[in-house]
Amino acid sequence: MKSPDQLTEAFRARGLKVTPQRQAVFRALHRNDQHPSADAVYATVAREMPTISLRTVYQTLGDLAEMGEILQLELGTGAARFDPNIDPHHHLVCERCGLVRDVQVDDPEIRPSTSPEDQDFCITGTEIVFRGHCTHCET
Amino acid sequence: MKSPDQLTEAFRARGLKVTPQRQAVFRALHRNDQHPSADAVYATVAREMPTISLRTVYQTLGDLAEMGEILQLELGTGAARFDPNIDPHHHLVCERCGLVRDVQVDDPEIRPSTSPEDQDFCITGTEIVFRGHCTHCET
DNA sequence: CTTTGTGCAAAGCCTTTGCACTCGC
DNA sequence: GCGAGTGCAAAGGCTTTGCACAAAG
Repeated sequence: MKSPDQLTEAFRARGLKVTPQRQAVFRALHRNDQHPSADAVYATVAREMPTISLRTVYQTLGDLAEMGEILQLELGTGAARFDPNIDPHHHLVCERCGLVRDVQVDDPEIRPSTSPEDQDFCITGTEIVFRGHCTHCET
Repeated sequence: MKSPDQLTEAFRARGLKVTPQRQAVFRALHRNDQHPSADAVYATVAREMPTISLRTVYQTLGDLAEMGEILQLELGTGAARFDPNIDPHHHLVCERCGLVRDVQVDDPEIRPSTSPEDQDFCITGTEIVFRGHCTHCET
């Protein structure tokens, strides 16, 4: 993920305004590998800026996702999770505690088996989710 | 997916009761490759049984999923999608119209690159989602 | 000064739940 | 008859939106 300063640049370049609230969101995401939900980001930021509203957090996260600076993951854990790591990678999801961890996958080129309907679809992205449970959640 | 009759059996074997409503849900799913949402199943069933409630549909779908007779997919398309095809396979999702299509993937064994933390996690399932758009939704 | 961002609160979507009645077993 | 299933309606979690004020550019 870009540094808070770089994001400030990128926002301005797009004609988006940069406010202390947005910068606080940038910082909350920077080097955060927890895949926080919008609510978790809000909680983090609210600690240092109690007046920020959830709306502002959603809007900033939405802007970042639209710019491609973060990923918005829908993993079936209830809320959307935001991932500041935008390098190609995949995810491990604990079905019990909702933990999400980044993983790499060896095979660089996973594609569907060829089928007659292949021309009907243009693939723009591939997401792999490994589900299971972490040792901490063992029965 | 099992036939409606087989599901009737399976439900009874589990001590679950079989009602006309549930059988209507069985039929709505049988040989349905549309990956319907709960609401879509409700709409289908309600056509022939207008008094059925959404609650009954959710409960029946939940029971089926718990029994492993259908899959509940969370694809980030808003509502959960239910898949009567329980053979191992993966999905193609159109980002524009929400269409979901089954696909096979050649590589039988996709796994994360080995990492030191591998022992921390027990993988029980792997889901691959290809995102893109179908010809019908081309710009 | 104009345009976008912010805070609040209300509404939205999808899903779950409490209750009393019905009905499969 | 007992207990699970059903219908209704209300509530729940997550997200989006309308409004008026504040502030960035």
